[in-house]
Parts: sequence; C-alpha cells; structure tokens
Amino acid sequence: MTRDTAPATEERQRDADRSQGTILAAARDEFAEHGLGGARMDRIAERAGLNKRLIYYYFEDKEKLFQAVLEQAYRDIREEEHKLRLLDLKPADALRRLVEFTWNYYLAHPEFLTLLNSANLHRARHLQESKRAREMNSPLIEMLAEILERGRKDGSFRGGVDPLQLYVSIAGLSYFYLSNSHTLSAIFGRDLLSAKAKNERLTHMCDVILGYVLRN
Amino acid sequence: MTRDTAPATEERQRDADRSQGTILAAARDEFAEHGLGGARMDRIAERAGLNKRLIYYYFEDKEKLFQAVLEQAYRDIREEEHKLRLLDLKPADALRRLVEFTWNYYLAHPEFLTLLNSANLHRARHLQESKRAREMNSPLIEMLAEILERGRKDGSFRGGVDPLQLYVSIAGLSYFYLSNSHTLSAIFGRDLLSAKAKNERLTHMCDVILGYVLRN
Amino acid sequence: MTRDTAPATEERQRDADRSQGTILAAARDEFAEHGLGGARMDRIAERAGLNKRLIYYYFEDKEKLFQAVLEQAYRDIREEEHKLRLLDLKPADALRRLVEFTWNYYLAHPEFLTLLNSANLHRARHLQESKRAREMNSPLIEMLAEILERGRKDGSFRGGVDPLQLYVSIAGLSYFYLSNSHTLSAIFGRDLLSAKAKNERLTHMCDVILGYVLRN
Amino acid sequence: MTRDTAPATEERQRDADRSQGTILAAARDEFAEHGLGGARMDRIAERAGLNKRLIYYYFEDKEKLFQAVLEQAYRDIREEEHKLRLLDLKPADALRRLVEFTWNYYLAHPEFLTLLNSANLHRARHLQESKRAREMNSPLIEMLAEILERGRKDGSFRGGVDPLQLYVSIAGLSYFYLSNSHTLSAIFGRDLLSAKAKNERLTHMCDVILGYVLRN
DNA sequence: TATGAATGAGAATTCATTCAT
DNA sequence: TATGAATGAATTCTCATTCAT
Repeated sequence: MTRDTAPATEERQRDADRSQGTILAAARDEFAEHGLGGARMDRIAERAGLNKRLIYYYFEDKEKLFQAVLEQAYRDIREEEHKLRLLDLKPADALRRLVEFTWNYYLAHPEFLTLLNSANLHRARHLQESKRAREMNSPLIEMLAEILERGRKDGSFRGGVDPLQLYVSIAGLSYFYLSNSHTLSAIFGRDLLSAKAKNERLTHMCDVILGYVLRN
Repeated sequence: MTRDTAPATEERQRDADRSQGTILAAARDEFAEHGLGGARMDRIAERAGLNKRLIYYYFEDKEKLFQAVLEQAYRDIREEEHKLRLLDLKPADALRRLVEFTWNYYLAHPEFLTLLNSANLHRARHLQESKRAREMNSPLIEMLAEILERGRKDGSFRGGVDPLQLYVSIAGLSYFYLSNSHTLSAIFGRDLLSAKAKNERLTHMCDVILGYVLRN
Repeated sequence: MTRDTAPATEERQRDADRSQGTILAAARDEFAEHGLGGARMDRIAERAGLNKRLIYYYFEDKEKLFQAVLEQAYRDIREEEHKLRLLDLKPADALRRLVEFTWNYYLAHPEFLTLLNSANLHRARHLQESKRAREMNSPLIEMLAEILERGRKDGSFRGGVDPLQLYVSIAGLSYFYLSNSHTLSAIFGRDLLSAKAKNERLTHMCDVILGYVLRN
Repeated sequence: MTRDTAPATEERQRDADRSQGTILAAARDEFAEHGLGGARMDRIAERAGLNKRLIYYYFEDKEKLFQAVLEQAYRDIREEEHKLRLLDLKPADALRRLVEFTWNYYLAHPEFLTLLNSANLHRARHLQESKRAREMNSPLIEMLAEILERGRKDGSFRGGVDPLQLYVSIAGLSYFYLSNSHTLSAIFGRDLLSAKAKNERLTHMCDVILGYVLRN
C-alpha cells in the first residue's frame, strides 16, 4: 500500500518515537555486549536498521546515548519491582520472593548486569549527570523496611537489620554469581549455568538470606 | 654509584624482567581504570615510562597483554589467600576471618574488581585461552570444605553447605557493594565508602554468613 | 556557475562514483610506482585529494583496493583489445598489428607492467579472490586462433601453432624488454628507450613472430 | 665437543664468511618472496637463525642488503652461463641449448625472476649504485654474436640479427611465461606449470627462436 | 524525519634501526 | 663475532562525529 498523502503530524511523531525506541534497544544490546568503550556507533545504527546520523539527531552523542540506555534500564527494572506485591505475603515468604525475583530478573536481563558494570567503571558519572537519578531509587528499600519491621514484630525476624544492607546483599548474591559466571566456570571447571546449578544457587541464596534474618 | 663495568647477562635479564613487570603494572592500572576497550596502549607506555614498542615486543598485542594482567591479578590474590592460616582458627572465627580478608583485599585492590568485570564482559575469553586457568582455582575452596566439615562435626555449623556456593556468596557480598558503590551512592544519596559505612558493611556481612552457617 | 539548488540523489551518486574513480586512479599510480608493499595509503589519499578514511569507506583495506586496481587495469586493456579489428586484416598483417599494439600499449601504460609484477609476486592471490577473473580472459586468444587458422588455410602460416603460446610469446617479447629496461640498460650500458632503440625492438619482434609463423 | 681454546683468527674469519652467506641466502629468499618493500628484516634474521643486529653489522642497511643479494644473484647466473660450452655445438644446436638453459635456470631459480622484478620496480637503482654492474654483463652476448656469425657464414642463419635483441627475446619468452604463470593460470583456467605444459612451452620457444633465425 | 558522503583525530601495530654490552 | 633490549617514526586502520541535502 503506497502512501498517497503526507503523514499527519501525529503519525510522524509516532514514527519518531518508534525510531528512538529502536535505537535505544539497539544501543542497549551493543553496550551490554561490548561495554561503553567497546561499543560502536556504526554497529548500533546497523542493529537498529537506521542511519547513524539519526542517532546523533536524537541522542546528541555516545555518552548521552549511554546515559539514556542506563536510565531506561533502571526504569525497566523499577517497573517490575513495582509490580511485586511483597506486602501481601508473610515476611519470610516475602523475602524468599524477593530473592527469587532478583535472581530471575538478572537471568532474564543479563544486559542489566553489564550495563551496571559499565556504569560503575565510569564511576557512575552518567547517573550523576542524570536529573532522574533519584527516581531510580528502588521502591524495594521501603518495602523491605516494612517487611523487616513486620517480621521483627511477629517475633520471627531478628532486629537491627538495615534494609539497604539487606537489599545490597540480596542483589550481590545473584549478581556476582551471574556476572562472573564465565570466569567462575572457567576456573572451577564446572558449568554454573546448567538448570541444576541454577536451582542449587537459588536454594542456597534463600537459605543464606533467611538463615540470617530468621530468629533461630 | 656509577657503573664501571658492563652488566652481566644475568643483570640484563633482570632488566628485561623489570621492564615486563613495569609494563604489567602500568597495564593493570590502565585496564582497571578504563576497561579493555577504553584502555590505551599509549597511556600504558607512558605510565610505564617505557617505549610503546616494547609492550608489543614482550606481550604481542593488547589482548595478550590483558590476559597477562589478568593472570597476574589472579596470582596475586591467590598468593594472599595461601597465606591465610584459617585452619588454625575455630570454624566460626575462620569464616569471619575469610569474610574480612575478602573485604579488605577488594578494598585494597579495587583494580581486581574492574579487571574481573572486564574479563567477564568478554566472556572470560582471556581466561579460556590461558593455559594457567586451572592454576587460578582458589585454594580457599578446599580450606572452606575443611572448615565447614569441622564446624559440622563439632555441632556448631549446619550441614549440607556447598563450599563453592559459600565462597561465591562471601565474595559476592563484598563485590557488589564495592563494585557498584558509585551507582549505589548516587541512587541512595548516601556515601557508602565512609569509614562508618564500611564498618557497618563488614559487620553485616559477617552476620549474614554466620547467621546462615551457625546451627542456631 | 554557482549551485543554487540542492544536488539531486542522482547527482550525489555521481559524486560517489567520481570519488571512487579518483581513488582508483591514484591507487593505480601509487601501486605501479611502489608495488603493493611499498605503496602508502597516505600517499594514495593525497594523490586523490581525498580523505584517507574515504578509501577505507569504499574499498575496505589495502588488499581489496589493490584488487580493485588490478581488475580495473584488466578491464582497461581488454577494452582496447576489443577495439582491435584484426580479422579485417590479412593474417600476417594482423599478427604484425598485434605485436605493435601490445608494444604500444605497454609503452603507453607502464603501470600495467608493474601492477602485473606485483600481482604475480603475490601469486595472483588478488585475482583468485576476484569473482571477475574469468572476465579478464583476453578476447585476443580466440581472435588469434582464427587468424592462425586463416593463415594456415591460405598456405602462408605453418600449422600446429597454439594460440595461447603465441599470445604469451608476443606479450613476453615486449614485456621483458620494457619491464626490465632499467636493469638491461644498466648492464649493457646502452639506452634501450631511445626512439631508435624502440624502433629496432619493434622490428625485431615482428621479425621473430613472423619468422616463426610464416611457412618459409 | 666443547671448545677449550680460543678460535684462531682464520677460523673466526671462516665463521664470519659463513654468517654472511647464511644472511645472504635468507635475504634472497625473503626478498624473492615479498619484494623489497614487503621484506622484513626480522624475518630475514629468523630465516638465517642469526641476530638481526648482525645483518646491520655486515650489510649496513636493508637497501645495501638488497643490493648485495642482487649482485649475488647475477654472479650465480653468470657463473652458470660461463659453464655453457655453446661454441662446441653447431649453431642451431647452440641456440636450442641456450633456450633450454634459460628456461631451466628460471625454473630452478624462481627467486631470480622476482628479484629482477623488484630491481626494476626501483628502476635498477641498486645496480646503478653497484660498482660491479658491468661485471654483470652476460658473457652470452659475445657467445651469441659468434654463434650467429658462424650460422650466417655456413648459410643456415639469416643475417642482420642483433645478438642483444635475440638474447632479450630468448629471456623474455621464458620470463613472461614463468613470472606471470599465476596470473595466466588464473585467467586462462589452465595449469601452466604441469609437466606437459612445460614441455610444450619449451618446444614452442625453440620453434620460435629457430623459426626466426634459420634461413628457411 | 531520514540518509549517504565525508572527515580529523586517534589508536593499534609495524618496522628499520640503534644501544649497550 | 654476536646478541637481547630498546626506540622513534611511520603505517594501516578505526571511530565518533559532521556535512549537505
């Protein structure tokens, strides 16, 4: 069907939005795969199936593009976190659920890990320059505080647990295992990403977190 | 003291070794700071105070140099690990000591974290190509197995703990916190590297590990 | 005439073609003068008056550029060969004409000789990788077969002459003399490129070829 | 057997000569394979199994080394030419013998062809700088003159043949075929270096030369 | 909005050559 | 005579970015 009239403004806006989304996704994959330093604008354009010039048109330069990708990655995970209804669960179950969610999210979004690595390699410069950094604060910290408080009150949890520390620990247990799985697999000569290995890891992490938090 | 005779062969060999060591150290810093993709051979030469050509003379190319740096980094940490006499301590103390050691090593060697990140970004390709990958296997796994066994026998530890999982968890707790400290600080608006914060983290991690492993 | 409207797509295409042609010509001269190994991409860009990067944009790398130059050189000579209407001449005259054409073409296109030399130094690797190698087959071989057949039939030529052998011999007589004229001049202390010397050579070559092919 | 006394002066001279010869042979092969521009001093040292520095010690630089290689190549072929006792043969046989010798020499010494090509690419600059250029004059020219004269006198050869032109033609017939065999094979899709093809070529060349020179 | 052509600065790597015994 | 270490100047090639429609 050939177009016989000029596209309406609204339609052109839709095209533009779509192009930006396409670029963002392509850039995310490229940055995830090669890091900020190793990513190539050419390849991003190619992945997106769009002209390189257009990337500059929408995102100004490579750094800004990376920043946009990072912000998007945070928006995505935060959105998923928001969907978690942890407060509907009993405290211990809520923690198990959180460990599981974190693990599964990282598994499903390996690019999130490498993007985070890249961001930190650059000392989070891109976040600091982002006006939205604060929006990236996880809603989970507050949820976690509430869960811990409930658990303490019902006598099942120990007291004095810092939700931020716990959040970092939960993330760290999944993160290190997955982010370094290649290195670890090479060194230990053991496939850490087999279904069995993954199950074992999840069980272990739940045990660690609950072992720590449960009163006895 | 000015030299009045020609250096012996042995001495020139020492010069060569020294040059290689200098290059390796310079490369380690550069790779740690900028990642593999962002590192510049020019800067490495400059940091080393040696001619760029010499790097190629000894290390062939950037990839091989990175591999050499990685191997050296592993040798360094393994050497420190070897010095730990964990078996001289009571099981619980041994675990505390290990958490502490890991934390302090990462603090003292931040380059180790970024090198590890870079290595994994490249899917541990450099390790796989290294003949020495297996030598990088941590002696700690076996030590840890022994400690867990002793603790189980004396009734203080729970049973069924996989030493490798535990090793990964101990590393992960420190690693994530330190590797992502910039991002986390930016998002949470809290300085995670103050003396106080670091103390709190160490305490927390010991609590987590021992909470998990101790019988009650 | 200053341009007052934007160039059409078609016109920009012509610009691209023109740039490629300019590069090709510059490269041909550089390769002819210095050989493949001695040619410098910088100099080619300079000769072409175009940015070095553009060479890579269009031709990928030095090797591919050389291949393109070689293909062009063959296209050029084949085009001239096609214009020869040898079959309109009597057999003996046709052979004389061919010897003369070969000689004059090499004289007018000394770069063809050195390009051929370079190609052979590299064992014709560039031709083998060219999909168009077969298109470079000279139309002269068939023409020559026809001429020899006619001469044999009219009783003036001997029989059993392989047109390919004869083609190679005709080329070789000119080629060696011109390609090695510097060496030969140096050794024999005689200027082989004076007008007189060139005339003598052409006469000699015609004598050799016709002496061979004519019945008595 | 370990040496227990210092080598005599004479013996050291022998070592030195041997080293120079080894270098020269290695350089000849390298230059023949890659041309002057493509040859690598490193590879020459490696081929020779000697330290690169030694090459400079004996030959000053790459250009001078190439010149030495070239001179040696000429010395070698001239030496073989000297062994030819053409004047012991009947004129026609002598010419056949010469065609055959040239062909076989080129076949046995393919490096001679590429060295000649390289020398000419550089406009014989290396020969002109050589004091021995004149010594490289082939003894064959005079022999050829004598043969032609004898043939003319006994009525078998035509008169007025320039020995230098004939020499160049004889060389050219072999040279072009062999020097460009890769290109020709690629273009004509015919293996020019099979035993059969080589026999045919030799027969053809003898026919051409004798067909030209014989009275009828 | 979209694009092919073009570029300057820079990056990895190479190379002939010299140093210091 | 012989050698391993070291170097400065290229050289090929890459990259983010801009031009001109």
